[in-house]
Amino acid sequence: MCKASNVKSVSLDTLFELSEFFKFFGDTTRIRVIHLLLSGEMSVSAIAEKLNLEQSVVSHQLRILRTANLVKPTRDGRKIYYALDDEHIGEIFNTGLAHILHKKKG
Amino acid sequence: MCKASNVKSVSLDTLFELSEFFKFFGDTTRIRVIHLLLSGEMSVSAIAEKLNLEQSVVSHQLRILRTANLVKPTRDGRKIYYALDDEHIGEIFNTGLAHILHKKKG
DNA sequence: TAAATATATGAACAACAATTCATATATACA
DNA sequence: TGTATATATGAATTGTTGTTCATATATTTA
Repeated sequence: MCKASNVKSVSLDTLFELSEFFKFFGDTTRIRVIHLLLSGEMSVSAIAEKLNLEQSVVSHQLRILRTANLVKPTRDGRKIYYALDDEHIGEIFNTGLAHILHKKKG
Repeated sequence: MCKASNVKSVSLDTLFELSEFFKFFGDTTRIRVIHLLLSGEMSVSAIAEKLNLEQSVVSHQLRILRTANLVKPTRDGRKIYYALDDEHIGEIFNTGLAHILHKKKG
C-alpha cells in the first residue's frame, strides 16, 4: 500500500542520474561555457578567448559536456564550433539563475 | 556597442554563485534527501532510515544544505525535523527530472 | 611535403568533497 | 543526577575532479 502523496516517487537509479546531470552545471568553467553558448555556437578558440581560459581547459570541459550530449561539435575547416545540443539546458540554467537573482534581492 | 541578443548577460560573480548552487543538487546523497523532503519535513533519523544511510552521513549533508538555506531545521523534543526552505527547490528538481525522464524515453 | 593553426588528449598534480569513526552536545526521562 | 536517545561535528581517509603541461591529431596553406 502506498501512502498518498502529491510528489512522484523517483527510482534510486534516476536520482543518481539526476545528480550526475546537475554536476555538469556545478562547475564555474562549464557554467560559463554554457552561458556563452546560450547565445549561439562558438569555436573552441573563441570560447577560450572570451572566457580568458587556456585552450586545453576549454577542450577538457567541452569533452565532458560533449560526452553527456549537452553540446554538439561541428567542424568547419580547422575550427570546431560547439553548440548546445539540448533544448532543456537553457531552461535549467534560467531556473537556477532565477533563484540566484531572487535571493540576491533579499 | 552591444551585439543584439535575446540572452541576458550574467556577471562572472553570478555565474560562480549559480555553479555553486547547482553543486548542491550534484550529489546523490543530497538529491535523495531533497527528493524525500519534497513530500514534507522529516527527522534526521527518519531520513537516515528511509535512505539506508548512516546518521552522520545524513547530518553532514544536512549541514551543507542548511548552511545554504536550502533546508530548515525545527526541533521537537530531541528530534530535529528538516524541511525544504526554498520554494524554488522543487522547481529546479523537477526541471532536471523532466530532462532525465525525457532522455530515457529516447 | 613542410609549416602553421586549431583542437584533443594523456599523465601528473593539486584541490576538494564525501564518508567513516569517534566523540561531543543536547534533550528527555527514570 | 544518571542514562538513553537524537543529532552534530572534528579528524582522518579516500575518492573524485579540475587544471597544467606536454604532446598528438587534423586541417589548411605556402
